Amino acid sequence: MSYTIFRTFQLHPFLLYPTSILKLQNRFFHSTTIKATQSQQTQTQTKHSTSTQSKKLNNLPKDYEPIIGIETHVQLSTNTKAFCNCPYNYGSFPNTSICPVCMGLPGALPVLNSKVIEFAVKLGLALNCELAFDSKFDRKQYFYPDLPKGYQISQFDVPIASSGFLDVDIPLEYGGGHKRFGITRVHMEEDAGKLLHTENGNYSQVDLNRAGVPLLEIVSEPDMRNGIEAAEYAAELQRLVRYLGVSNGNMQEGSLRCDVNVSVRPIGQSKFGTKVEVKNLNSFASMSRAIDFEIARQVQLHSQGQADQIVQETRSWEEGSQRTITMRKKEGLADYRYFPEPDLPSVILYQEYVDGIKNSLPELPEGKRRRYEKMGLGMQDVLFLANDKNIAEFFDATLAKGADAKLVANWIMSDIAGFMKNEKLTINDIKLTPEELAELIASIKDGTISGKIGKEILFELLAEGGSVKEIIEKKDLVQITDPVEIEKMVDKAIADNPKQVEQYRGGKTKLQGFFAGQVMKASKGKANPGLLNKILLEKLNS
RNA sequence: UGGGAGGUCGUCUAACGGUAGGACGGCGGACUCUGGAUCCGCUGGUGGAGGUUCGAGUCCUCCCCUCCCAGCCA
Repeated sequence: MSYTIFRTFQLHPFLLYPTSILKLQNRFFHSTTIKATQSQQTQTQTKHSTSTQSKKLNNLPKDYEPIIGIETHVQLSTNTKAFCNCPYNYGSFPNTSICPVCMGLPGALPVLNSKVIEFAVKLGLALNCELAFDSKFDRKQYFYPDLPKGYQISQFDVPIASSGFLDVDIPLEYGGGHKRFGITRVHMEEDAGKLLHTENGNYSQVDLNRAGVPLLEIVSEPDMRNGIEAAEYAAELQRLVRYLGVSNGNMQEGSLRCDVNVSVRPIGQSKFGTKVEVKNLNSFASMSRAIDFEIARQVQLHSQGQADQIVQETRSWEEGSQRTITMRKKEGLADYRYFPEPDLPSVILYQEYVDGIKNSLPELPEGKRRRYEKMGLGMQDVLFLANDKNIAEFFDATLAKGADAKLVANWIMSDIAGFMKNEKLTINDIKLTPEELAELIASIKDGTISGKIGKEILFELLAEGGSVKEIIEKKDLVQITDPVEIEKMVDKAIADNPKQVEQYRGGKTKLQGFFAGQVMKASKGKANPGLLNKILLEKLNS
């Protein structure tokens, strides 16, 4: 595990482990980070084609290039807070989950929750980052009523992970395509409390339950070009943290919060335009809309020769009016007076610890998507299955029982999904097991039952459980494949409905469905549809 | 915008996954006929794109539209 101790112990972790297993990297400072960012910028911009498009952007002048970067805060689902043992549960009564440490009382000392390191390493690895084997915490000083200590414990010049990337498949309806977005850095920090404003606005109250909750901040490279790409990036990040189990990723509870930086520059210009930060994004949809609004606003100012009115500021997305408004102008470069946190020791990782985590990582969304794609599934199927970890696992488990990928996908996406939607259940709640689904598919394949009967059985399995074989036996559902028997029923259907026969022979061939339905009714759905229709056609056309 | 409900002839309303019917309207006709009466006939529809199925209005995904309620929090 990671090795963290108090400075007061007067022990340096280096002394405890041979230096050969320690690796130092990524010791670059903030200013150099920015330079690196800019040089990578031009590469990624030209690499990505403009396959995704937003409607709102279609009417704008085409000679401007938007540049979007995203900062995401993810609340970690640890049992306790980052530096004390208070639990955190969203929605609990204000100030019921606090202690001297997270209240910032004088003399209270933080103790790092090692899960925070574990989760940070997990996410860092999943984002294909380079890890800093020797990093540290820093204090970021600022005053705000929700920050009782007067500073936030964060990481400044040595983030725990940096220089990674995230792969995203854009859904077909948004233009499709595969994109890779750069990750600048991932660092650990703590959340602040929450201010509760009274209705009349006369005063505000502070809830410190959230203070000290561990956060990972993920900063992307400015690789996105429109709202859709940004929203897809954020959605993929949400999938990732859920797959990893490091956060519930719930945007409405604030477990996943995104701020976006938008700038626009004339195409061909190498210098970035003035960057505007947009906050207050409650959903992926609003994120997409906010960005497209902001791009349009800036392009318009540019094309009207009013580029100087784009100033470095923080704007707020207004759901009601669907636009951004100025929240605060950048007050110079806020001087946070970062300095190393003296109450916490360095964070030293060693290779075995990292390897242990690396080996325990689950298969990630991107891996699943590529694997499903190789099986021959279309992108719509791939995304449906891989977007939800539980569905993907159910799918994989069914495949493990030997079922055909496309058939399993079809069953899950149509009838099983329909049942879950109706009953408001997740795939973990249904009584159907992957084993029985595989059995069901096999029974149809070997001809024991028809697909139609398969559907009937499926709904019983979903609601009641049980096994395919039991149900077939109990309800006598083996399909009828005897041509003679089917022929008899077809003859009867034809004899009973002379009027329809006449219509059919007069050209209303759609009535084939009517006759098929009659035979199905007579056979209680057990007639083999293929055979039935073949015989039916022969009879009707003779 | 968010939450909820919904979308089948021009309108209203049906169709265990098995022939898209009915009513009103409109058009045409009949009734020995001045008609706001009656009868007959005709007209005309599953919002869009994919998917599942032997077969889809009905099941799945996305989009569009309508109605109701609510509406701006660091």
